[in-house]
Amino acid sequence: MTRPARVSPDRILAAAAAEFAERGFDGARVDRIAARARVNKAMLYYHFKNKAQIYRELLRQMFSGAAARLRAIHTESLSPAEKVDRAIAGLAEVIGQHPELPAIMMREVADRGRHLDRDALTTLAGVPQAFGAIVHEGVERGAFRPVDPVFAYFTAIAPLIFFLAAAPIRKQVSDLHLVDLQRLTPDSFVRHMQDNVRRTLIQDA
Amino acid sequence: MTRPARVSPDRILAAAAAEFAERGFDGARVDRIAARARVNKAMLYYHFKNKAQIYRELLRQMFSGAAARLRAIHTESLSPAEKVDRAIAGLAEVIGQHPELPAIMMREVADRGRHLDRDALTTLAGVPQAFGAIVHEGVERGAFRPVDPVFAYFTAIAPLIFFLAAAPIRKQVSDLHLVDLQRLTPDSFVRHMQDNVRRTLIQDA
DNA sequence: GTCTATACTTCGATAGAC
DNA sequence: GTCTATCGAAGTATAGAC
Repeated sequence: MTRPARVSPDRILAAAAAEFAERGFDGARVDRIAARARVNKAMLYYHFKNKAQIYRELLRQMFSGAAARLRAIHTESLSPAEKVDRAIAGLAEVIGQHPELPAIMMREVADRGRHLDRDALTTLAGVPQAFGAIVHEGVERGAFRPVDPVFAYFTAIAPLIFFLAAAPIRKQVSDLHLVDLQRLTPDSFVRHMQDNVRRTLIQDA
Repeated sequence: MTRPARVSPDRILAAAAAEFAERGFDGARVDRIAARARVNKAMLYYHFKNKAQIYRELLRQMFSGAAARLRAIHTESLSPAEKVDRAIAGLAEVIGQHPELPAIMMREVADRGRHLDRDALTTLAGVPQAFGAIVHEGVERGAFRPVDPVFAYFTAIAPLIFFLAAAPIRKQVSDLHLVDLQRLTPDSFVRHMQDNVRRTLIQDA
């Protein structure tokens, strides 16, 4: 009836997600991760080799989850347009459960994958691959215009990531009374993107 | 006939752009900025108060340039659709001249504007404002569907920033032979985005 | 598994000569 | 304006007791 040994590592990873999202790899402090996880720093080094290993493990988990979600949608028996709709909503849901994902993803792209090993990089690549597969199928079937699946990925997903990651800085700007941006909710943006992506992908009659 | 005093600060800012783009604010090293600018580190502190001031000055210059470009396009006598076309191409050109911009922008969004003061934040906000003004005009005139200008900004600009910032990590992935991504050029992506944005904005007949 | 204390390193910033 | 030398703070990681 002892607590499972996994508790510590999981709490550390959750704390690391918040810290890495807010500060990035170089800005993240091992002391803060430990404090957020309410474990001793030595405990943290007992479970993980170093900061980089925590980071890679976190990204592997995050992005394999996102990619799995997209692959599951691809498996369902839906029209290509419905799959793309659900892919966008599904990704937004994954982000709802892991609010740290957009910031971490943007930082890692800017970092050129510097802190990733081959395994983590492969996992990361699974996300565009899974989304691209859905688009590819739509093009093959003649439901979509002949667009490049990777182009379509950036077109559909980048705004979502960017918009959600930008929530804090939008708040900063709103607080300076430069513009009012509070009306822009994640939900309405998801619907906007679903509508937009349909318009860009679907073959004219 | 002495060299203008501005040479040093400008070289420092150019070096800082590269360093901050590659490493982010926390990852950037003052020593490396000085080395890249081929100035002594003490010289760097003679011209700038500290690392944060270099950073803010750089971002002010970068983003005020980008916003000015968009405002200039807005001033021309063109149709809303043509203005949006040029806005996308114009931003891509600005990035061509400042390849560091996408990475820096993505990092700053993820950083929640932590290293910016009010002035720099206002300058940064000028970019979506200028793009939004073009879209707003199109909607007012009935040329565009009634979309939110800020939504339109994220939809049009995020993919561009993301795609261009992701060039290095795409190369990493290509080198691992996971997928071939070398065929995707910035120019073809710009055309893709121009086409897409027209499809999403223009009012059906 | 858990903690305290600390070794070791890196880095931002400055002092002070020229 | 330019340079060398260095201080002091911060931060990663580990040693070693319990």
